[in-house]
Amino acid sequence: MSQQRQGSTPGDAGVVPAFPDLPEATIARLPEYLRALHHLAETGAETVSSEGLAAAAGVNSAKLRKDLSHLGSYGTRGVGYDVTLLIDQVEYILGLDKNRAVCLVGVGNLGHALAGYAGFASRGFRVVALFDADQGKVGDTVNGLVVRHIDELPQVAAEESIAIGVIATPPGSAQAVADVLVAAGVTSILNFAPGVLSVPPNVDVRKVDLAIELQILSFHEHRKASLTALPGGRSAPAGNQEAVGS
Amino acid sequence: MSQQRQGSTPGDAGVVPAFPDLPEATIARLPEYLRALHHLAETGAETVSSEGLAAAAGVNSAKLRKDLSHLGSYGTRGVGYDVTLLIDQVEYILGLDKNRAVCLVGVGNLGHALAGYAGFASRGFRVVALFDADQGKVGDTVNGLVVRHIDELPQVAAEESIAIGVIATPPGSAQAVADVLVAAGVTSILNFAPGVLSVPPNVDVRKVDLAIELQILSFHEHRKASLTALPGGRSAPAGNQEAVGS
DNA sequence: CGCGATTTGTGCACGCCTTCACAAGCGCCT
DNA sequence: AGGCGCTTGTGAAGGCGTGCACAAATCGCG
Ligand SMILES: NC(=O)c1ccc[n+]([C@@H]2O[C@H](COP(=O)([O-])OP(=O)(O)OC[C@H]3O[C@@H](n4cnc5c(N)ncnc54)[C@H](O)[C@@H]3O)[C@@H](O)[C@H]2O)c1
Ligand SMILES: NC(=O)c1ccc[n+]([C@@H]2O[C@H](COP(=O)([O-])OP(=O)(O)OC[C@H]3O[C@@H](n4cnc5c(N)ncnc54)[C@H](O)[C@@H]3O)[C@@H](O)[C@H]2O)c1
Repeated sequence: MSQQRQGSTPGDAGVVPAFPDLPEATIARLPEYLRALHHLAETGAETVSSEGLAAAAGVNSAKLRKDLSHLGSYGTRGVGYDVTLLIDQVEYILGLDKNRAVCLVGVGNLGHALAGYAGFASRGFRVVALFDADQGKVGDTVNGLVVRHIDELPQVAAEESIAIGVIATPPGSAQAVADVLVAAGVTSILNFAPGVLSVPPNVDVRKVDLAIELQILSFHEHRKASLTALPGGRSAPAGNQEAVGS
Repeated sequence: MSQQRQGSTPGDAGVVPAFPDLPEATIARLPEYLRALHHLAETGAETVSSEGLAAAAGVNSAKLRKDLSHLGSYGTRGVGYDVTLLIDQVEYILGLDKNRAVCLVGVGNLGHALAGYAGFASRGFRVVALFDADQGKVGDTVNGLVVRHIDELPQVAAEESIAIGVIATPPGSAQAVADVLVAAGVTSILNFAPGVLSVPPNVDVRKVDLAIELQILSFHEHRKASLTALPGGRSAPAGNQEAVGS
């Protein structure tokens, strides 16, 4: 099924297999597995069973095994998965061994928080530049980085080989910023501004919209309320996430 | 993620139509439709075609029609959808007519930004309380709200009928905070801390993990790079989102 | 009053994803 | 050496979501 060659035994030097094409749903879960794996590694575990890792990541164990099987056979039957080996594999697949350069546009309320977020660096990303259009903010230092004017973006992006851009500007400016990023060669965008961005097909956009998340929760509140209010009176369950804590 | 069905059909007249059980995928798109509808309403449009609304929301028109058909028939063939009517319907379904009370736990870097976010109020939510465990922060005023100690959460939650809680604490505290929220009667949680929360089945949890989003983008960067580098040399497209701008 | 243009609502087929269930493989213990 | 228990990897089935294509419905106009 997988057209890729799998390295035989650990110890095989950094030879990388052909790039497998993973299902999108699997890709979205790999980061969660990776986080759980790092946690396990810190506690000294050398191997994990699919059951254990699945619990730590909050998913079904069968799903986890199928996901991992897409990367190749990195488990040992009767034993489990080698934690360190699996971490390396997942990080390789996700391209995290490159320590990717990221730039942030819009150093306002939210941008300030993002610029100071330690979770970037610890998970394989380097924020290398901050941009804003407000001259009052240009020149400020945030978390050791100087805020530059957005007009400098193309030059800086080229110098630093920035492939990922984060948009934290007001919605009205988001499309314009996206256009600047795309023109500068950025091929991945994480957008915090509500609204739909229009970009060329070779550019990937992911959106984080806080209000949407809350509205989805609001819907479920509404649903739960209408259920308990109805004759049945059953407080019907609606499980969402469950797993063992640390 | 998860949810459950159970669409009882109360034949007797409630104040409102029977609560439809919508596909989870549809629910996730309704907020985007709503945002697009509000935008249209501001520009003075009275009706929209499925094609027009779909473009504004960045989705396929057939998908949009099917989504809306689940709420009932609120369109007019040959004409389109009445913008105002549809806004009311979607807002009702999402439970946004309740102006839901939200509390925020963890007034740090990120919490500060969230507390000052205007996008909450404008989309049907009221941040009514801020909590932190750090005595150095308790008493501070952020965006007109006083930061309270987390020990006061149960009392405040009851007084204000808080059903939705937002967690913006470090990962190590997230589960403990979730437990406090659940004990206080909160039944929906939006979690910004990486990791899996364990909650009772009647509590809904949604997670926003910035690093995961970046890692997914990183994967696609990796994939795109390996494609262009390989013999085939085909720069295969990988569209993600696309739609016309405003 | 009827007709054509337009747009909704949906039946249907297809593909992706999830989940079950189990054979194959591996290590350990006797 | 052999058997036994444990765990992976995967075939198969079922469910869900998507998108096409079209009949039904409505409006405007002659
Ligand atoms: N604050 C939050 O908690 C929060 C939460 C979710 C989403 N958002 C969204 O994130 C975005 C930013 O929110 P915020 O609260 O930080 O707003 P903000 O107004 O505090 O900051 C926006 C920043 O973007 C800069 N900017 C404006 N136009 C620009 C341009 N063309 N190029 C470069 N920089 C430009 C402004 O100078 C400002 O510094 C908004 O779209 C908002 O809806 C914010
Ligand atoms: N800053 C960001 O841009 C960002 C982005 C994505 C995710 N996150 C995540 O959001 C969370 C918060 O990030 P941050 O940068 O704001 O961290 P922070 O350290 O600046 O703030 C955390 C706050 O939580 C409070 N806190 C700690 N334990 C608590 C408890 N038990 N009860 C109540 N309050 C408690 C602390 O006093 C502090 O004020 C972290 O989990 C982080 O991984 C942050």
